Amino acid sequence: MTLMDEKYDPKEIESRWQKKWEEWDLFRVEDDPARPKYYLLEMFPYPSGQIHMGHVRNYTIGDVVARYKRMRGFNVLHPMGWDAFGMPAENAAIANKTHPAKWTEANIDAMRAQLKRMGFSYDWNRELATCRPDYYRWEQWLFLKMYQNGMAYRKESFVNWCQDCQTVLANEQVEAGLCWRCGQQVRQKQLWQWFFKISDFAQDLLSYCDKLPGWPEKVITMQKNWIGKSVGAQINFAVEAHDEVIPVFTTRQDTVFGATFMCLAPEHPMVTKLSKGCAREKEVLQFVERIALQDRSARTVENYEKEGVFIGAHCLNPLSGRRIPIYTANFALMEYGTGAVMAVPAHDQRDFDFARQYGLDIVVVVKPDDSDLDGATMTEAYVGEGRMINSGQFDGMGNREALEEIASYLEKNNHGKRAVSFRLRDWGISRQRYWGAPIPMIHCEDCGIVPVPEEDLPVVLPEEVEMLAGGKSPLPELDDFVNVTCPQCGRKNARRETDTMDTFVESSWYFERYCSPQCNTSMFDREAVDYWMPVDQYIGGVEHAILHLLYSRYYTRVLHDQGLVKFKEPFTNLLTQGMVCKETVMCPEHGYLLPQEVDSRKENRVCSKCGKPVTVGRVEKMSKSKKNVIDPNILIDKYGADTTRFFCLFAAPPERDLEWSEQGVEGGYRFLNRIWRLAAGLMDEIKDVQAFQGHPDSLDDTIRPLFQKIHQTIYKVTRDIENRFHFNTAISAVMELFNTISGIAMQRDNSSHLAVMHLAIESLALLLAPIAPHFAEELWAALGHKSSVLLYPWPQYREDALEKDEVLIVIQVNGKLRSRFQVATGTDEETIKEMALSDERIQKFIDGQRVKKVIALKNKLVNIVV
RNA sequence: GCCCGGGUGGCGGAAUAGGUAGACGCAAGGGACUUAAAAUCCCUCGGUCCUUAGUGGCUGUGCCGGUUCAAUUCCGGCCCCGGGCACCA
Repeated sequence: MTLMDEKYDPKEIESRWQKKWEEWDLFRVEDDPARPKYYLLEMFPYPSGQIHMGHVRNYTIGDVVARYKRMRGFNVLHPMGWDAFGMPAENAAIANKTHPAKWTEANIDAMRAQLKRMGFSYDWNRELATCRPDYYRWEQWLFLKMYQNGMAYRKESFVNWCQDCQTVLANEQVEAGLCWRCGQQVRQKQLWQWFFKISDFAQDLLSYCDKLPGWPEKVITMQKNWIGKSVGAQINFAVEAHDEVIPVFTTRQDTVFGATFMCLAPEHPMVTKLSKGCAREKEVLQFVERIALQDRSARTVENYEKEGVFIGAHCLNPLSGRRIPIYTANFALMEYGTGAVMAVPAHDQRDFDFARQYGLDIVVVVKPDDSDLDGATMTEAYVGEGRMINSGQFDGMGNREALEEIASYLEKNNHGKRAVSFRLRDWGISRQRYWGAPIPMIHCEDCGIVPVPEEDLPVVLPEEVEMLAGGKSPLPELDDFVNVTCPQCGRKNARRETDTMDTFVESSWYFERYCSPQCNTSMFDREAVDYWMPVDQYIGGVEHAILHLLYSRYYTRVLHDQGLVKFKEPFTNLLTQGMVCKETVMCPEHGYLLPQEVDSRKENRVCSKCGKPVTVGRVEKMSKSKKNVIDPNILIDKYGADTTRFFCLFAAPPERDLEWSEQGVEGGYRFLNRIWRLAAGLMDEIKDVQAFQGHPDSLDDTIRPLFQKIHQTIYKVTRDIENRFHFNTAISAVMELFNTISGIAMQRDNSSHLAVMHLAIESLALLLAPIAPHFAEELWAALGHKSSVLLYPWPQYREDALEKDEVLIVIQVNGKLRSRFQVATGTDEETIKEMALSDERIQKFIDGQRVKKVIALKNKLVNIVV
């Protein structure tokens, strides 16, 4: 092997090793039931054309774990692919007059090259792209299965419509009334749509939240909130003079005696039915129309004014017997509960506001212990606990108790039943877009909806299309695509479904597909999935805490119910990494500036275009629009992939946000250089010496501390990576080891010194192998090894080297540090107690005072209480 | 409003079965090398006080209390920052 160059040249080293890895096919993985598997997965990217620092961080973290686990002897599956359907491809295609497929494939090529430059250890043989028919045909296949058992269904409903994206959005994809992708206001539109019945699994998804100990608490909480289980009762209200019963859902059946009116969602079928012929029918219908078409966002903003219209009918409170008016109100939602609310103004703020506005009765039925309430004078609803009043036989009971008692009473007397309600709605998966997986359905005038026969799959997305300006899907206009013969009755003019699937469907099973990506007889090879799944460690951004992660959990249950997989939860452990942030810089004339557009040579930073002083804004998530982005390419050119990786790992623990610092990157680069120079300077002498393998006792006092430090470092780095992925502290441990190495007064003619030094450099190479892999390979090769460092087992620490010969004992007086001394490790408490009490520096603190108590801890401290 | 996180030097961050607060790095200051600069190497670096500059005193982990021989760590109350949910009956 060649000796090391004087100079650390990352560019040369990195491309050389990347070529070698490829030649060796080092990252290829095979199923091997004889070996323990480890499935490490990072969230696959959308092929936008460029990887950004968020990807770099995410994939660096994953790569460290993959390489580490591999050195620990696991058979590691570490795949990469492309979440390749979606709107940006269509927009780009329209803007650049290309085709989404071409644009996407070109981006994939560019990004694959970038990822390779980072030195990530992916098994590229398993690469997949969700936009290819060999992938989505299986999604269509499962769709047919889901249709068969009612898991996929079509219904007409009001849906979230984004005008800019020209498509509908699932509830999960609407954030504060805005489109999750483009930020445009979402409107309500009535459409026929395909849905997945995720609500069937609401309880199961919720229950299993507590069976995911490897997930961050935060994500679990968010999912629980999203599923939103409420326990209460359904109560039936008979309508006066009609043969109708309106059921309501409530969590506060204890307040049923206080229900003085009822509110129906505007979309509730009873609204038009009961108002028919009444004096205010016209007013009711106008109201319904106005509210139904209103933005959902407008309906959910704070302080939104409550309004409603009396629909001209009454119903009977089954418990109080009271005759109560029925309103339709804007705050009642058709999709929740039964779409009907029993309004108890005394104990619900919303109902209270409504009652005050329309002059409705407020009857107090729960009395707080320390005061009296009067419906006529109260200023806000009382939602706390108390004693039941005005509630017939339940008077005097605690309201918590009444909750149970009234529920039982309802069931016994046939007025209702205990019930639960979930906030989670079914997943609307129809998208009126071109660049997605076609939904394999056919509309026939005679037969209705007819599934595409299995043998006709895949329904290939036609590529010979003209993209339409404005983002409208060209599919409905494509006669070749749309016009089909009905597979059921043979009728000629059936029409193919032109909606495509939400891209979150593709990302709900790609991790199974990676197990056997070339499988062309089913979604995946059963044996391969049984071997690899579930994913042992999943890593990605917290922004998918609900969307992707909930959909994937659901889809896995669907696969489970189809008997396709043995497990219900796809991801055993989840790490949500923090964002990559940087300060924003703004020029008064040119707005936000890219980092390279800022001239920082002078005292005050100025705009490089106009020379005006810039304003430095707050540290925010890197984003193109704010221009506070660092281009990974520039970074790799300047410092190399290893330094880039190094900084991403060192600057912060993975779950926390990372603040970008150019100087921090420099620091990492300097550190690698320091190791390089030290190793290069020693290589001649240590190369042909065996790494020290003897007992530490045989070492002299000069070199033994280094030997111990090596093992302490192995111990610390192993623990930090294994237990909590805290690479920042693992790296500081390696830095400490380096500092020790460079501080040792080694004798170059002492063979045991050289042997320990060989061990030290070897350890640096091994410990850095997951973190700075090219650098480590180079060191490793210089030490005389012929194969990859990745094939060498992770170093083991010696227990007997962890203990130091001497430990520092701290002496406190009344808990304050007063002195310290060295003592042989393991010296018993009595001895150190005596040593502490006789310590001369301690004398002045205890002199003349009574020693009340002395606490001594072996190898730690003595605390003297006076 | 409700539910999660999180507040530690000039900065990023260490240290939790309670036991030396500030590891490691960055920045800053001083010095060495150099004709000079860069690079590199060495030293100092929470605040404060000292007629004893010390293995010195006091103080210090958002604020106020408590438990304890001992609290960044545990308990109670409050303040601030970040995130999620929010007319869900």
